[in-house]
Amino acid sequence: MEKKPYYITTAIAYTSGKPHIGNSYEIVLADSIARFKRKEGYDVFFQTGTDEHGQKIELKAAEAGVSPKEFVDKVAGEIKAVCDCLNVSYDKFIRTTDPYHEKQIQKIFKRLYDQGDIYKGAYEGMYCTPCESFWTESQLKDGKCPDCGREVKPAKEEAYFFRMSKYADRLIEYINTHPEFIQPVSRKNEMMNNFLLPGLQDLCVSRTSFKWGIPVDFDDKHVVYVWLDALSNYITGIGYDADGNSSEQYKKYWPADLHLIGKDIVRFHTIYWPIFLMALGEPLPKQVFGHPWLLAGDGKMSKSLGNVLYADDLAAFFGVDAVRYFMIHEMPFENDGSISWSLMTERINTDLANVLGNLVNRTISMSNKYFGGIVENKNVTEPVDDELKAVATQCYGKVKAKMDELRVADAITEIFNLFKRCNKYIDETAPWVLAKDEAKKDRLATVLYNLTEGIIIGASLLEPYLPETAERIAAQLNTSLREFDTLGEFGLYPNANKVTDTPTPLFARLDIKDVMAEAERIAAIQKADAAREEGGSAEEEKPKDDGIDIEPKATITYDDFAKLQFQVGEILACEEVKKSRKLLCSQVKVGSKVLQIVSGIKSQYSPEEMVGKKVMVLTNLAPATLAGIESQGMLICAEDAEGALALMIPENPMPSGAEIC
RNA sequence: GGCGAGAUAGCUCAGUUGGCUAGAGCACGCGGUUCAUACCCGCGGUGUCGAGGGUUCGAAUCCCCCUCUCGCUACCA
Repeated sequence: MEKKPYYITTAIAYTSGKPHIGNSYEIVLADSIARFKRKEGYDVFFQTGTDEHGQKIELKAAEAGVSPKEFVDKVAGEIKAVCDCLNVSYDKFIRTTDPYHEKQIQKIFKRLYDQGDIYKGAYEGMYCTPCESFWTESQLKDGKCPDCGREVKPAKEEAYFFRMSKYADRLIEYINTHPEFIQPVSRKNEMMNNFLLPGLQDLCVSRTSFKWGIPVDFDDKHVVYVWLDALSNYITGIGYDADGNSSEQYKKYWPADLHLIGKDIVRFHTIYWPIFLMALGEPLPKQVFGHPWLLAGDGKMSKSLGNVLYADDLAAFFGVDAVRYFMIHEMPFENDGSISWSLMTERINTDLANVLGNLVNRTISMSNKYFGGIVENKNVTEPVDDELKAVATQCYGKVKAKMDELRVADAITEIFNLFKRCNKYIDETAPWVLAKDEAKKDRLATVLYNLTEGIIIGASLLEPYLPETAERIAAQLNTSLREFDTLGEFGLYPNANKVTDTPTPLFARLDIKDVMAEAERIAAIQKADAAREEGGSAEEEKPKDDGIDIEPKATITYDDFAKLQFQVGEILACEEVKKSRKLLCSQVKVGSKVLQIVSGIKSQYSPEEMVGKKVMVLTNLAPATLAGIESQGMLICAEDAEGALALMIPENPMPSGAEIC
């Protein structure tokens, strides 16, 4: 019988730098699903890869003093190495700089243009001249450039647009009639409420502000919008052709069964991607799962703090399967999980060393001690055996049910429930007591046979998640891992088979002190790296105030300066501006007047601490409306490179209204 | 500000359409056991089920209101 195809993808990783552990979670999750489906008998195709275009990469490459291609070659190599070190069984690793992909993107763009879905228009937005960047209203920080904080002005730029609105109704219909399409369901609601139901805007699908992208072949000022480029990897990677000459492979695997992605890019995969496909006349993927994130337990990861967790460091220290286990187990379906050196230690000791490793070890030890390693079913059963057999034979069904819902963490928990039941069975049957009574020798043999059988069933189920461990267990039991369709049967372990006479622990118990020493060692390396990259010296522990340089402005005359009226103002009252995340609205007494001033300083100051301060105010600034509230001046602040703010306050007490000149 | 989700044991969370003394895992304490990696097994919770009000014979579960937390909020990959 022909195997049913199953096509699974991860998001392709953006090649702006080496991925940390949070970015590696997805690939392990996908790998577990892919391996599971293979064992279920599907003809699986598992694709991952790298997304290599865009302005950010152009900038990073320039900073590093290399060409964009050299830059992405290096990073793509690092990303592939991380996949490989995590034992990921991908069938295809696509790069968006692969020539066949680039060629297809140009063809797709041309075709969509020819059929009228893409049209040439003008992109209107707020433009920051020094940064050469367009921003949307919502991206602006207090009406200013979010990068440099300077004024932006409305501007127009020629651009190609995609007529999203044309397909919106069809997409809404599809989502409503396919409730499983977007997982988890909460994400579906967000997409519907925020984008689809209020009305979809057309999407700008080309850029002229940078060069590192796939050129539009009929208008080479433009490069193709990176998302159109990136999303299409799912079809170009398996041989899609925009002219209708798609490969057999494409016909077999498309539409994809599952796009596994992070929750941050759900919008692109559940709105833009389906609409691009509709425009191309291709079927839509069956399911998109926006998984949560694996976050570092102790706050933001940063190289200068030395707390960035990388999969390869962790795998080198804990072992590949320990890292895989942690990632799979610790990540719930909908909420973010957390990871740290100490959490990993706890999980490894509790589950892998104590429950699983010790179970295998004690079972094999007993077979060796009592029967010279021979495991033989003497069929001396007792009622207590039934429950163990039931748990073992029903385990696959439970695991499958969880996997079908993409609840991978719950699936692996089901397998560990079987191992826990085995440990309990040892306690119930007390083999060491049976061993003292020669008359109970056959019962003892049966008990050890049942245990061995339970373990190999569990190990077979574990294979998609912890492939190396599963194999090691099978090797120590001197048998092979089972196919899933045999796991409903109990008693397939070859009778009178001999297990290894030298059982070795699968996972060593870890001492938290050793683990923290390793964490320190890696932190030191990272800090040194970070310091070198910054061009500073590695010994420098405290950040030194070297000063920061900012873009110089044109020289002004004294007359220019004299136009500005600065005065001391006293904050009488201050409240948050409800409609905004960053604004505070202050009532500022300047002499006998009170000015209402809105400032973007909520991140730094609470309304309470503002009251009573005497601050520097620009009082003759034309009134402006911010977040619907009139602002009649500006509170003057210093700002550092990280955007931290400090109000300017007179050195000595000054009356409100005093001129600053 | 808009839309949505949530607030249950020290921690992470389950709790179906309202119904028996509100549960699980981890951590912690005690007991058992010794085959095993000081491991495994068992036992142990008087929790204001975020606050207040309401509907009901009965509410963690439904309604109202308040407080707090989190997610999304369009052309950044």
